[in-house]
Amino acid sequence: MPDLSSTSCVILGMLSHQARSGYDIKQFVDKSTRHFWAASYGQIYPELKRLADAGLIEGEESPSGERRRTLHRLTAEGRTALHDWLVGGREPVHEVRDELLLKLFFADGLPPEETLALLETKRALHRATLTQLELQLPAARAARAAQGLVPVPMALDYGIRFHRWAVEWCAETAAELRGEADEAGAVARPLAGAGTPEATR
Amino acid sequence: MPDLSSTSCVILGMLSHQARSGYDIKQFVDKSTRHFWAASYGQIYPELKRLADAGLIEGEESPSGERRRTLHRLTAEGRTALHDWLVGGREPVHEVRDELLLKLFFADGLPPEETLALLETKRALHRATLTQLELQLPAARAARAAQGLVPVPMALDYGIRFHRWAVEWCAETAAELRGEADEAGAVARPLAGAGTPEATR
DNA sequence: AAACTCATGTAAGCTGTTACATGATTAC
DNA sequence: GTAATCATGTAACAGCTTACATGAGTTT
Repeated sequence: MPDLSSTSCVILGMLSHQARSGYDIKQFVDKSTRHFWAASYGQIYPELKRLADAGLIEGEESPSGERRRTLHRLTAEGRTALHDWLVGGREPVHEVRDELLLKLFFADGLPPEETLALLETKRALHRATLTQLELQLPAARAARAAQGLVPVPMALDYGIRFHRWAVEWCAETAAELRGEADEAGAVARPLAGAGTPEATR
Repeated sequence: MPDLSSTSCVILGMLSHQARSGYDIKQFVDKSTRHFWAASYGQIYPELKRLADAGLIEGEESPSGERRRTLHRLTAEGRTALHDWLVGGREPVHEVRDELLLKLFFADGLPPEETLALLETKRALHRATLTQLELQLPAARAARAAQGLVPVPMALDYGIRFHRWAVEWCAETAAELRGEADEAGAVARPLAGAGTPEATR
């Protein structure tokens, strides 16, 4: 079994609860994993073909009227492959591209108002994502409860708390910057790592 | 001026304080922006050529002995282009690929120990990154102080605090999971969005 | 003398997005 | 009837990584 890319594993995962069409998968990705793992049609359809060729999924024709539609489901091998990936120990992908953070990194020359504008933009973006994620909570919880699972959608919880944190970081950092602009003395918030001897767990 | 990719802007930014070789840029990216914007030689060298062709940077030969070496510096146009990007309002890139979060998303079928293992792996990775970032603090602060700037390297502060947060999230979520495994009753931590009416700012 | 770092570059390939083409069905 | 949604696909391209090639200088 050739090592599966993480993206093929998303597809396997998406099929682990129910049979779905390529279209369904895309819809579901967009309202669930998008913020930490996106996928486009350009990946999904070719990948479905590859997974079928590898025997990890199988398709069933399920047209509605004249409109064709293929529902894909996991085979036994597919379920094994998914499990292997889940518990498999290869170095997990962790990539971030955050252009606003990059701008903040280079913001030295900028007048404070411009830096504040960057912080405000970043804050607004995190705030918007947060709102979106919070809207997903009830449905996600219901879906889990329906399956008799403890209603803690971990990834969603992570997303909500993270963006909450990020919104606050932007606000605090902006406040600090404004404070410095006014009077160069009183420090509102100690710098990261300043007094903390080691915040380890 | 053809819209610059964020990656070409990293390079401009890297040259804004001092002239650097392609090699220098790579080194510096690796120990500074890597966690939110990486770059490889395969991007850097071709991009340096393109930026030079566009007149945004210029190179100066500065060999050490027989070993050739080109130091690149910003031209006036380059400095303008950098500034335009910094304050420019086009939709900023924000992409995340977090394989462990993806696994947690699909962890339903897994026995609790396996999920705990995933959480522990994620915790360890964030912890490692955190340690690395904390080591950078003194140098980063010194560099900023030397330029007469307020010693708050924002992007670094963000990184340190974020990974600190992530380490804690993993620990708390794991604790919660262990709690549920033991006795299905007392909830240690309220779920995200449970009691909080709107943690807006 | 071997191994490592400095230094520049390129080619192959993988991953992923965008944009388009096609056509049926449903909602307004 | 027309716009939106359902549904499948592909081709072109952009972006990035990996691996390699090359060679000089430095450290052990």
